[in-house]
Amino acid sequence: MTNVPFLLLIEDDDAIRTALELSLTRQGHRVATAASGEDGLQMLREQRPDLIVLDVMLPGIDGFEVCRRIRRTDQLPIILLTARSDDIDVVVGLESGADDYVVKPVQGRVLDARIRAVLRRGEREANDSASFGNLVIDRSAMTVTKNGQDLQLTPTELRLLLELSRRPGQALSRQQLLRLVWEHDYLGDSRLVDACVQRLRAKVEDVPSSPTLIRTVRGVGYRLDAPQ
Amino acid sequence: MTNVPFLLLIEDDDAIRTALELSLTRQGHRVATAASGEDGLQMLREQRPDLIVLDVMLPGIDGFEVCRRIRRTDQLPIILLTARSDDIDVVVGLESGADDYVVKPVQGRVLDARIRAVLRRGEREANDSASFGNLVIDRSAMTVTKNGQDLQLTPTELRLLLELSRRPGQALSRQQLLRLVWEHDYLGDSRLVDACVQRLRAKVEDVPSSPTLIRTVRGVGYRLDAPQ
DNA sequence: GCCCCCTGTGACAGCCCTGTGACAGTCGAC
DNA sequence: GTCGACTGTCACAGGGCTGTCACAGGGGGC
Repeated sequence: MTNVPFLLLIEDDDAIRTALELSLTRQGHRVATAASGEDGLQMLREQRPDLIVLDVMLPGIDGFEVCRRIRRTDQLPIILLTARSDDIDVVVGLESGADDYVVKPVQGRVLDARIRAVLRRGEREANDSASFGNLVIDRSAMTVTKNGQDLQLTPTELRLLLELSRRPGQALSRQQLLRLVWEHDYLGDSRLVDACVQRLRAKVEDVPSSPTLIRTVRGVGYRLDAPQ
Repeated sequence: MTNVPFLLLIEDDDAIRTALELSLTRQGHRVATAASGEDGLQMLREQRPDLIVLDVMLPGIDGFEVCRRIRRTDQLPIILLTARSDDIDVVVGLESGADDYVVKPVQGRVLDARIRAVLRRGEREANDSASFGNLVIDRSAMTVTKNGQDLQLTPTELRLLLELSRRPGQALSRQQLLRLVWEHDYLGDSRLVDACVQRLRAKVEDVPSSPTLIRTVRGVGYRLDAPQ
């Protein structure tokens, strides 16, 4: 998914389909539509959307069944859309493999928010990493690579880098870092933070003596910059 | 999480909290509870649940704010729970980083279904086989082969390897492993996880003293790497 | 009921991390 | 330019973390 999510909307009612298509397009999505489950499955194969919005009440094979068939081969997010609001339907819908279940009538903004929430979830899982210059931080593997090569960071160095990378471009005081990384409250007149930053720089920076990633903010603390 | 998801329920109303805790426990979850946002954030740090069910109307910092604070550091799924059903709240809730938004009163089965739908995303399909280097794990046969030869793993070793292999490349803490494999909550100062990893390495690794598959993540736990 | 294998525990060793204090170097204000 | 405050750097000693092992209890198979 680039920036513009590409959705496939499967809905048989012309009026609702047109209205939703318009609304979703306005919210900034690209939308393809299908009027039946069969057409929908066909378009799924041809167009590879990022997400499917699927009406439950369809002529021919119904939404639950479409959902199950998609799940046999595909893991892409599915949002079920329905007029019924029986709780049992919600359960059946979610158990047939849907990621979310929205009851009509639904406001465009709400559907949009749910779409973004589902997509966000996928992105978080796919790619919980951040890059700064030639540095890549993989938060789930807990590894840091520089130019593709693994860096051997110690636990404290790693925690420090993680905390800095969560707030890129933001200056953090020694106090704050002490709390975040060391879970101490009081920093006396200690070179603790500085020493750790130095060790981290030695591994992370190209030229540790003139750092370009972990910058000193005089009188305050440190800041992680992304070049440009 | 194999069988038993571990949830943290944050809800200030005693009656609702107790009812939901009971209902979720009946559905097969393990549940920890907190009565305020502050307590919840504290318990999150201590207990590392798999998912959070979070009431919006809380005394002190409200659910939206709790959600945003969690998202600053954590990626775990969050389901917001609320009595209001205004659409705008749904939008605000989802935009503050929640994965789903459920309106009270909610039936236990529905909440359960939504919890499972949210958790399902993070899981891999359990019924195929996976290979790591010269190791092949057949999940349906529950066998592990190395260079085509069957390995005799004990039940605990097998569970440990299965849990690791469901999240390849992801660092798992001793806490998490303890929950996933042993279904314990508290790891004292025990070498339990390490001892089991050692036994598993002895069977799985070519050179157990310098492992290439089950890597140690210092200060955290372990990670199963696929070479390349 | 017996036996064997699995499993959790505690102890211990070794390595490497880490906090500290001293000193040098640098920056900015005046 | 000078001075003071702030930061970089380093070596070292203590200790935290992990690997390893032996052992005893328990559970399952026969």
